[in-house]
Amino acid sequence: MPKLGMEPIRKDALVKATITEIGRTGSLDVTVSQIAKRAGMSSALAHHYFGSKEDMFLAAMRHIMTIYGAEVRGALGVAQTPMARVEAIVVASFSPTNFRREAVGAWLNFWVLAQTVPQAKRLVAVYQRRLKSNLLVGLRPLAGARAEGIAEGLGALIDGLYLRQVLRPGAPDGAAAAQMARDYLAAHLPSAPQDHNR
Amino acid sequence: MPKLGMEPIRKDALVKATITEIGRTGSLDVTVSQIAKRAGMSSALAHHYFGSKEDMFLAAMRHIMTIYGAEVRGALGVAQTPMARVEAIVVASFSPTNFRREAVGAWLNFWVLAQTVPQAKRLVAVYQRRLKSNLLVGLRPLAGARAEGIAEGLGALIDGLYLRQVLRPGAPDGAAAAQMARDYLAAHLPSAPQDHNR
DNA sequence: GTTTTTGTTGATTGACGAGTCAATAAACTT
DNA sequence: AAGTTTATTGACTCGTCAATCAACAAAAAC
Repeated sequence: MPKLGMEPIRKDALVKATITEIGRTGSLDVTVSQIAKRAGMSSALAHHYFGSKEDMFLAAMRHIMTIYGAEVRGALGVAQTPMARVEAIVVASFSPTNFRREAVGAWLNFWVLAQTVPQAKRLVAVYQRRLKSNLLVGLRPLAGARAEGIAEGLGALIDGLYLRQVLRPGAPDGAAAAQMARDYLAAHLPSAPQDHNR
Repeated sequence: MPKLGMEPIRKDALVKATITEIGRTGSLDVTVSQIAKRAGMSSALAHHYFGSKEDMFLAAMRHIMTIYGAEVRGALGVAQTPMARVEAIVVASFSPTNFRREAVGAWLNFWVLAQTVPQAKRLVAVYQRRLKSNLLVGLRPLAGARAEGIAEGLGALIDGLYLRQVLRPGAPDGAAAAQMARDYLAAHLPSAPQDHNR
C-alpha cells in the first residue's frame, strides 16, 4: 500500500534511527539492518533512499549539527549584550536536546568517523569554525585581543565536557557542565570581578 | 628456528603495532592481520599470544596508560612546590611521547571502545581518577575547597585538547596545548596575579 | 486501460575477517 | 634418543554484512 511522498518521511526516520542506534550501541558498528529495523522498514529500502551506509552516517551528522545550529541561532536572536551572546551559546550547547545521551554518544563516534571520511572531517571543521566565530562575536567586545584564545579554550572545554559525559553513568547533567563553562568564562574575562573565596 | 622466550617480545611488538594501526587508520576497524603484519608475524600467532582482538586492544590501552603514568610519576618526583606538581602533570600530558599523533588517535578510539567494553571503561575510569587525584594534591594547597572544581575543569580541558588534536592537520603542537592548560590554571588560581592586558 | 513512476521487500551475492586446527620445527628435559 | 614444550604458519571454517536484484503493488500519467 504505497503512499506517495514517502521519501522525506523515510529519510527522516532513518536519520533518527541512525543516531539512536549509534548512541545506543556506542559504536559505528551498527548494521544497516539494525537501523532500518528501528526505522520500521527493510534494509533494502534504506539502501534505496540512501546510497550507502556512509551516506546515512553523514546525513545523521548533518542532522545533529542542524539541530544544534538552530538552537544556537534561536538563542542568539534574543541576546542583547555580548555576554548574553556567549551565555546563549553555552546554554544551547548543554541544552537537553543537544546534551542528551544518544546525541553525545553519536557525536563522539562522528568524531571518529571524521578521522576516516573526509566529508565527515569537513562537517566537524564546519562545526568548529561556526562555534568559534559565534563565540568571538560575543567575546571580542569583552576581551579584545584575548578573545581568540578564550574562544579556543572554551571550545576545547565544551568538547571535553561532551567527551566526558559519554562515560558518565546516569542521566546527563547539562546544568553542571554549563556551570563549568561559565566558570571558565568568569575566570578569563577581565570585567566581571572574581570571587575566589567561594 | 624458534628461539625461546619469544612471548614478551611478540606481545610487546603486537601492542605497539596495535597502537600504530589504530592511530594510522583512525579507527578500531583494523584487522588482526594488519596488526600482525606490522608486528612482523602471522595473524595466527597474534591469536596465539592474545586470545582475541579485544585482548589486544585492552593491552594497548594499558600500555598507553602505563607510559603516561610513568611520565607523570617521574615528573612529580622532582616537583617541590604544589604549583610545580600541577605543572608537571600538564607538561607530561602534552609531552611528545603522549601527545603524538598515533597515541592521540588511539586514545580517542579507546574512548569509543569504553562505551562497549566494560574492561575498557574501567581503564578509562582509572585514568580519570588518577589524573584528578594527582591534580588535587597540587591544587588543594593552592585553591582549597575550589580545588575540586578546578581539577574537574582542567581534566575536561585536557581531554578536549586531545580530542581536537585528532583533527588538526600537521604535527601536534603540544606547546600550544600546554599553554592553554596553563592559562586555565592562571585564570582559576587566586594567588598568581592575573595579567588581563596581554 | 496501458504505461510509467514510486514504494517495498525477500532472497541472493560476494567479500571480508575472527578464530581454529593440523602440521612442522627447533629447543629443552629426562 | 625419545618425549615434551614452545614457536610458528598456511589453510580452513563459519558467520556477518553491505549492496544488488528480481519481483510485486499501488498510484499517477497519458
